Amino acid sequence: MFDIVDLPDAAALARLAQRYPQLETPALEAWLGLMRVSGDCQNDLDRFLAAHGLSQRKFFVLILLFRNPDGLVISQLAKGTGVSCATMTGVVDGLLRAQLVTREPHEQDRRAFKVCITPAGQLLLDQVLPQHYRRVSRIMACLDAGERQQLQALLGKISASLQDLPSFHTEEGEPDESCHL
Amino acid sequence: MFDIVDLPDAAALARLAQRYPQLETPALEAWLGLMRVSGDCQNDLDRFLAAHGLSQRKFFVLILLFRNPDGLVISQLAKGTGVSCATMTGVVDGLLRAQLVTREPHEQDRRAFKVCITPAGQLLLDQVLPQHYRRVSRIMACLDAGERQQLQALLGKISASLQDLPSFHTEEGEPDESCHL
DNA sequence: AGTATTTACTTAGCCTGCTTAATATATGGA
DNA sequence: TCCATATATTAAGCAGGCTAAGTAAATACT
Repeated sequence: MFDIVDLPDAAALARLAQRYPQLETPALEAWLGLMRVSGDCQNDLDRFLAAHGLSQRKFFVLILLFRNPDGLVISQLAKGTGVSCATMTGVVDGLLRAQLVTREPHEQDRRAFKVCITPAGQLLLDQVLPQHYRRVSRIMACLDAGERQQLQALLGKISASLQDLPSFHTEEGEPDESCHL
Repeated sequence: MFDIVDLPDAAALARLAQRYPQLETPALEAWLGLMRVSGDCQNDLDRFLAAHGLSQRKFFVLILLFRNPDGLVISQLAKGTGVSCATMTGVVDGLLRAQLVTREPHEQDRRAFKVCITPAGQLLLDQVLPQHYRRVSRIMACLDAGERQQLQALLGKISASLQDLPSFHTEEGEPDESCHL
């Protein structure tokens, strides 16, 4: 979570820029703004989901299962939410305990398990999603249609820019062995 | 971290909107776009910092200490990065182990400890921040000055909108005892 | 058919990072 | 002086992530 509360003011930025000439103030300000706002959105979402006993991960899994009523195997859920299979096993365990999903042997592939949402899970979504969507609508109500399109266009550019950057592990060598904290 | 990889396509959105009439497609798309891009930025940052043995939290603490060369007490660091004192004690412990900060009794207030950045910590910042700022600049290079201003304006509106919303715990009652996962 | 490789998943052990509650100590005001 | 408040630490516990190793099944290759 990006929740640095105490963002640098103009004076602090100037001091940093003096020591670090690589700092381009407008670029950093835009980046900080993006991180700050999205961090606030995340915190809002986390609090909301926690009130229903859900984490973001569990929530996303339920939605993926809603979108795929025939069920998904663990590896698909792992890929779909960006974690390892080992982690997804744990997430599914939690959802099983809460009886929000079922896990059954796969008919074709006996290595795999098919995970499906239960009626109880569906009921929870029916409770959570309307509130969630209302909340999202309220948050975004501050922008008119044109501004939303603007935002989407800007975000699209940033997203493309991110993908063009060398992903970090592909970049230069050792992660500084001397500093092994 | 918001890293749902498998965002709904138009068809899936339509299906969701049919079941949940509260879903306003453009609002949700804007929200998803924001979360997606910021999540990617966060992942990028995390990978970068991990290569230097830092977490976001530790990184922010070091920056706060850089901005306050006279040192800060634990509670100030906790407030500045949005965690409890107990958590900050742990974070500072980690930084102490890596010899990036010092912790000394406060002269005036003998309950408190003053945390300062060490030369080694400063050295690490001198190594990390230029790369970080270069990276931020590269990410944001896709936007010209006008677009950055646009983005700032849009983010500002969203931020204000978020603060106007009832914060979640102040909203209605029990967190659904029946579902205690 | 028989063997090797890949894939799917689970398990175990570990770590970070957070929370709450209890405690020790210090401060500042009545 | 006495009490309420503030600061920080500690302990216990939990969520959730990882890797590495192991099992089992499917697939590919002799």
